[in-house]
Amino acid sequence: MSRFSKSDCLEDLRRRILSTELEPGTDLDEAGLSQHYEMSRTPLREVLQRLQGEGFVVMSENRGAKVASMDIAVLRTFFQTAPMIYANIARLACENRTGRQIDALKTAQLTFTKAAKASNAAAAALANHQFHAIIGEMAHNTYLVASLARLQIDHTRMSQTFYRPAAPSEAMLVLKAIEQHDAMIAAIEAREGALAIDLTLQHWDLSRDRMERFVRPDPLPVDVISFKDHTNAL
Amino acid sequence: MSRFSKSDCLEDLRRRILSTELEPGTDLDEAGLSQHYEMSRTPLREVLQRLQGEGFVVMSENRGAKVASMDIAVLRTFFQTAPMIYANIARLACENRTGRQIDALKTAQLTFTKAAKASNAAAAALANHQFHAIIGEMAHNTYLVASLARLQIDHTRMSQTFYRPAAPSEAMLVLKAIEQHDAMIAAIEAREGALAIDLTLQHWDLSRDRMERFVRPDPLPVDVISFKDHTNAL
DNA sequence: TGTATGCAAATTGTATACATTGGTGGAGAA
DNA sequence: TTCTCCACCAATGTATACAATTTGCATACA
Repeated sequence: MSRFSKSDCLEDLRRRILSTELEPGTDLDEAGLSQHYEMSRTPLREVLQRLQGEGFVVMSENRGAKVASMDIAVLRTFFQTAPMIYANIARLACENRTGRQIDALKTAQLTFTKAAKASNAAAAALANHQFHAIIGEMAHNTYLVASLARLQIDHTRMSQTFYRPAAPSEAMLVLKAIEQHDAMIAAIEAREGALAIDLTLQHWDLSRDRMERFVRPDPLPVDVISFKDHTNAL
Repeated sequence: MSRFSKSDCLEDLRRRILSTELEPGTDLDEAGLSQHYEMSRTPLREVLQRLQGEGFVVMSENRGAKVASMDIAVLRTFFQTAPMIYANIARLACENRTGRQIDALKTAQLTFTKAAKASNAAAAALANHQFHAIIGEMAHNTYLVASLARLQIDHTRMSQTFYRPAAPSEAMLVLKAIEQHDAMIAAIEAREGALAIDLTLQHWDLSRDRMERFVRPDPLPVDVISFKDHTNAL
């Protein structure tokens, strides 16, 4: 009957939220979604409950579900917390990674590289998400992964612009990110914890600079808004 | 119609899991629970989905929900991760706490003290849970709180035995924990981050010693099992 | 005795109908 | 004109019936 299974629906909604196809704060109408995924409201509601648990959506009684917002207060804590979590995850990944996981990481990196070089922003951001999620799995620490997963939601949403190079200098940054990923794979495979942390923090700095500019973009050119003859125009 | 609201049900299940009234690994039967809480299976299933998101239960397709287990692998990461998270939460709590939250913390401490001194193990463990959850709120960091919440689930379940003093020396440890709580309140109120971290780590050490003995109890007396005349009794 | 197979019971998953809540717009009074 | 109140509508919350899947047991066969 229904073309989508429940897990398909779950994955698809995750994807749409991460790619900001569903923007932060968007109202999620149960009836509409259940029609879109060709399933009844009952299983769809369960999917939403689950997404709430994962931090993708927030729900309030009698008022439905909304895509988790990204207000300024949250972003502050994001920049504050991310390096610590990412670094610790990297260290643990070195200790606990399995050979199979290394293979999965290399596959994810391949997917990421292709999407990034093709300037397919949404695909690149999702592949990057997947790459770091695998490192999270390697860490094998449910407690930290709970933090990581939430950080990644916001990280991936903010980095959407990263992979739409507006200038050649920005395209270079993407290439640098690819190189850093390769170095991280090597460090994790060799179980070199200190190196992995170092690379992770470098990778974070690259990403942070880009995101901070997204959050706090360059101000508009001053001379455009300073019409001396229109002081009352506000 | 139903005596329990959905949020009552959610809270009660949380409580029963934290107090190990529902032991780790217990199968949660939907029909039984919906009858117990006098609501239909639909809202009950949503409650379970939510508890899964919070890490209280695990669900698998067509096989229902189970109370999250506490196997040896998880415990290892628990002891590995907890101090870092608790310490960082304490530091952030100093920075971000509000006056209202300090009041709430003092109230929680009062409840905890009463329960602990009355040797009401389940109530004491839950009150302690509440105390540290409030410090988590103070930290005002969704990412770390996600970790904290999961740590607390296992912490509270393991500390059930802590508040059942088997010997006078153990009763003293409970009194020490109460004192540490008071000191932590003062440090957070005074926004003394370094002190708060220090106290938190001391508090952790106290708790850890007790829990490690729970996880790895003293071996049984040797002479009870060494019947020299019954070597084939196994 | 051990293993395979098929049926039956129990349990989970889904659809739909109905109840309840929150918002909105229009009518009436100040 | 503006404020208040009420009725209606749209959307969420719940109950129940039914479908699908799993599990346990019994039976047959090697």
